[in-house]
Amino acid sequence: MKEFGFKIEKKIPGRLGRAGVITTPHGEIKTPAFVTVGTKATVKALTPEMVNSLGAQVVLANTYHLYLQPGDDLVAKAGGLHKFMNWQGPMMTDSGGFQVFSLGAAFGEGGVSKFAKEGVQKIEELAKEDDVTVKLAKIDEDGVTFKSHIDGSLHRFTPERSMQIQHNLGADIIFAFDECTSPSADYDYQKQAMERTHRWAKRSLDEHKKIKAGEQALFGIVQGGRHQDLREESARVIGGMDFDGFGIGGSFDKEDMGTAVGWVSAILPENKPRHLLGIGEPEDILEGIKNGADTFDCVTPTRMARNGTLMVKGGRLNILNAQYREDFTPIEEGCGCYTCQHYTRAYLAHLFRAKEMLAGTLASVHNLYFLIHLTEQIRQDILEGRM
RNA sequence: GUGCCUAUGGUGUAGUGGUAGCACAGUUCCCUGUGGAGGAAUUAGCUCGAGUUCAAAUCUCGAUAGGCACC
Repeated sequence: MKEFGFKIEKKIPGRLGRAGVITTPHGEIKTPAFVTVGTKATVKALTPEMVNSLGAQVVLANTYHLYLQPGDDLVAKAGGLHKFMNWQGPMMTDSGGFQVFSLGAAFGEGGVSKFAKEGVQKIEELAKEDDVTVKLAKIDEDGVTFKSHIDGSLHRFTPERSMQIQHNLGADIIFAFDECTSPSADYDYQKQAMERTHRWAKRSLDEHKKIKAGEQALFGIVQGGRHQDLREESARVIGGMDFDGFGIGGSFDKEDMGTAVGWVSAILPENKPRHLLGIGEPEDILEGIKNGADTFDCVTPTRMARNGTLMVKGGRLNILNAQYREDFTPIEEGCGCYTCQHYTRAYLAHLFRAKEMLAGTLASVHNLYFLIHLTEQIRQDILEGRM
């Protein structure tokens, strides 16, 4: 079985970005690469064969969801995630840390996302003092207590627990347990949370080494919100630990997410891969790559696909708009995806209106192909000196 | 032919005297480590006419159109 590794093939002159290859026990990931999200050990609406044939190299599943259902022990009994879900390529698992945010500070706040926006400045108090009876998650120094969104039962994650669960799941790349803070949290909270995430990183690493099963690589996660000094401090602390690679998490300002990624990339060890967590708008991917991120995962392409929004070169296309009902052209002229090769906008519009399951499937194929190939194109541009 | 019943947005319905509500469809928007094959906004209506009343989708009469029953 191959060891985990990362090799830089070519750098963007004068920038932090690069093209490279990550080696995992289940194959290579040519970077920059978009990581397809398969939260519950399935890329929604697609079979692994489809995921593979549209060009995906790697799939990310989620610790929180699989721990709750069907349980990490069961996945271990099944022989691990790869076998269980029939995905033979590289896999990642999220640490469950993001749910600390989505079940905690962001719970019930429809307008709150990782990105700072106008008019959502009211929840920092709740983030500090949230009660598991109100929100679904409560954070303390040792870990997080949360309620299952499935049946309301009470559970607890700690860095050690997250490592144990992720080892049971058996992905090639796993992440340290962290806290993704709300963009509306103030500086003091960001700092406290970041420092706690650093302590959790150390504990994650210790537990990971103690378990020492298989060939799993562990990535530490840099936090620090939108503040340059915190981001840089986090990069120094996390970058100084013995991780196999790094995740860049948390919240950003929409306008200069790239800048924030740059602060961090400049400090993290150059010879280890950097994963930008949860980022997936085409422009953000480009900015992330320029600023040193190697891999990206995001629910956007698959979620938007299921809701009728298709990604095209000019932006987005809402296939439910009336103008597409009798449009017998492909989603995008010249697109090489299976959907564009065989179906028209009118057909997709019909499937969505009729609420047919194939709608989500064909749209997911297109959006994933779009984003994966966009990222691949940037890789080629780097390798061939066009960037 | 006679009697009875029914008539509310595109569709299906709620509303028995005082702002016509809901669902679906329609239209548009949103989604960044999936609590999401989800969510939000919005367009559009009392069959027609006369009467009673301060006030009618609502009560009365007539017309029209359906349905049922009987001859």
